[in-house]
Amino acid sequence: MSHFGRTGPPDIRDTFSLLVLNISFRTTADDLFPLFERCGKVVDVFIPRDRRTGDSRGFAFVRYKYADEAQKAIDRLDGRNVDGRNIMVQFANHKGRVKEGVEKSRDRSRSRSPRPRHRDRDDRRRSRSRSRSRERHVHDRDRDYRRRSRSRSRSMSSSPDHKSHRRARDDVKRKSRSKSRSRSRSRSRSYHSSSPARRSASPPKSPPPQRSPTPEKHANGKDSPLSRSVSPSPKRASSRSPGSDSKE
DNA sequence: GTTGAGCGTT
Repeated sequence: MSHFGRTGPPDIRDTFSLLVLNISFRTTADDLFPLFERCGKVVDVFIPRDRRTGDSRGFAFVRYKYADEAQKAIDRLDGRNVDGRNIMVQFANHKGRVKEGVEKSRDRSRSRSPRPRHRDRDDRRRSRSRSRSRERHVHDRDRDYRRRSRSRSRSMSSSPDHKSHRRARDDVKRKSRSKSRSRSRSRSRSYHSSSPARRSASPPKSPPPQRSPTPEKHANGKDSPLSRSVSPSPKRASSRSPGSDSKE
């Protein structure tokens, strides 16, 4: 998805992609666009996101129209502090989108696993504190990825209990991300133009009464099955805090 | 609310 076209990349005929690393997780394409636009004609700015979580991975792709401009961007923006972090700008390898042909099979590495939450973070930090070598981490990380992949596949039909637990956790995370993404999208609208219109967040006026199942048909004797159809799970509605129903 | 090596999209 690009900011210039919803159907993917606009034109990769003569564009030079730059890989921007070490960017903040909160940095969006809108933040990078004006910055890179100063160095030349930016064709597209794309920030890969996680398929499941939707969060930024921490790097972006800036596509320039000309190579000299891209080189200039590298020279000028490389090491620039963006959103509190010094970004690293370098030429991208077009892995996965190369039109000339790529021989390296990085299919297994292509599907990146989501970043661990807190456990692995501490573990990685300890390792990095002692050694600056990243290659060792790559091996360890890759191994963990494959292991986790298999584990997930098995848990799908082997351990329903784990699945249930995982789903509950994921639900909580989704709710948390909903707010974050909403904010990012709002800023995306502004882009380089002044925010034209801001969608009403949540008008607290006139709460729609969702409990009005046409009382006219109540006279009919067939409302019995119909009524059950409207609320097939009376227990569920009961457990959903009847007092705070209108508040939500 | 969290993280920090890397290479991309409906």
